[in-house]
Amino acid sequence: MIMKYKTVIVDDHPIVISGISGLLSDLDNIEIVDKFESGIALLDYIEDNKVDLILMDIFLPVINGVDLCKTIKQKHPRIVIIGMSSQSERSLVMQFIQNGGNGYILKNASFDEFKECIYKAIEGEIVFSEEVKTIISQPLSEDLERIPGLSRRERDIALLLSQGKSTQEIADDLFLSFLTVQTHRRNILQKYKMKNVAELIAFLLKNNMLN
Amino acid sequence: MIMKYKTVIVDDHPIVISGISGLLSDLDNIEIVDKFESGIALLDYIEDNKVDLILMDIFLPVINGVDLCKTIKQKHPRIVIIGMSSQSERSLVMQFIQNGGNGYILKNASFDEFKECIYKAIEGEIVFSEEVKTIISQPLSEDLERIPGLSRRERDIALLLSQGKSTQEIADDLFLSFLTVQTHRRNILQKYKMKNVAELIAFLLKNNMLN
DNA sequence: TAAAAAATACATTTTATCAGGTATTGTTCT
DNA sequence: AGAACAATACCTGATAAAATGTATTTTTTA
Repeated sequence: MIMKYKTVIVDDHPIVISGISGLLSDLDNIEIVDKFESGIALLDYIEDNKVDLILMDIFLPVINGVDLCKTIKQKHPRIVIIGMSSQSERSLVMQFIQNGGNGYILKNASFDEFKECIYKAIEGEIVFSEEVKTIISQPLSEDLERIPGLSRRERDIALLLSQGKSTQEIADDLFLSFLTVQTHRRNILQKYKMKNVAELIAFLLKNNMLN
Repeated sequence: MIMKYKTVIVDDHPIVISGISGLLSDLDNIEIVDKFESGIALLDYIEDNKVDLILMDIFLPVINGVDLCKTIKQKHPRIVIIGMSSQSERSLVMQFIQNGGNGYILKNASFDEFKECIYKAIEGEIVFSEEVKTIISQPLSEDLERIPGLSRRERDIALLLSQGKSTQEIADDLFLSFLTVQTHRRNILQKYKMKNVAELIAFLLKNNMLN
């Protein structure tokens, strides 16, 4: 009897689950043991069942794929995890891999790409579909990248600023001194070389750095 | 012999195409005649072939689904077109329907939802999956809708505000008095009941009212 | 465990914004 | 022709933000 890789699919789109199932049914050493629409359900499942390979969407409700991957890998480092998404950013892919992910595939990949990636991943390689490769190799050249990123506290404050809160209101909301919030505001403005909060909020929203 | 609805799927994700194919194969009066990964290929196809139903992704390369729908409906108003996407905004759905779309389904819809929507659409109804319904029904109930819209001058000023310009700088840029700009600022803030420019910019950007 | 980064806090001066009220001159639509 | 809206402009007082300089504690990471 041949050992088959026990495989689980996690995606909140039923059609995608069905599509991947169809695809994987062609591969004779892969056995789909279950499908989930959320990460929580998956976490429960892997505590009680043997799983070798997980194909997961990155944009999931409740827990996102990047965090989910980290959580799983901490307890079950041997499980091979491949991330998937429709569109992707460089930083997201890198974060996923840093959290132990074994590969990343864009959903517009061809069936052959999918199959090849899955095969290589279970053989121990870190795999990327074609478009992901171009994404992660390109944008380092432009200086558009290398945006420092807000700290958690800074993000909290930026978010409240975007809601029209004043320094005092933010201080009250976060139980901080007025002066502390003032310092954070200044640091954020300086970090991105913004003239005022209006420009800052526009910048953060355009770069999806808020929420 | 039973007449089957000649159906075409357009999606740039092979897995999704496969998933929908699987789903539709359960429906015995639907016949999938072809699948495309771009709108251009579809436009060529429908010139030479009979098509009754099209299921199309809204986010497609080259031509987006909303425009594609419009183009098709102008020449072939009888073809039933259902739009699909992973996430959605109210305005996008409304635009699709205004362009002649016969329905809109979110990809996280269940199989049953999919089937029901397709059946109802070919019977002439305008159909939405559950989550789409909540999206399009929510903001109308609140007074969030009925957004007055900026005048040209107000938009000019809002745009410059989002670029971090001060009242004086804007006045200089537009050859206006400082006091005029001040009045416009106030009017804009009052119109949307915003506390300050930061909140205003966040609001305008989230509602695509700038640019 | 040492260094770096983040979070906290204080004080002051200058400048800008916000909120209030008012008013004239164009446009645009009915 | 008249109403409604848009754009222009002025004044002022209260408040808030921005710029500058400094410093301690906590947390994270190399």
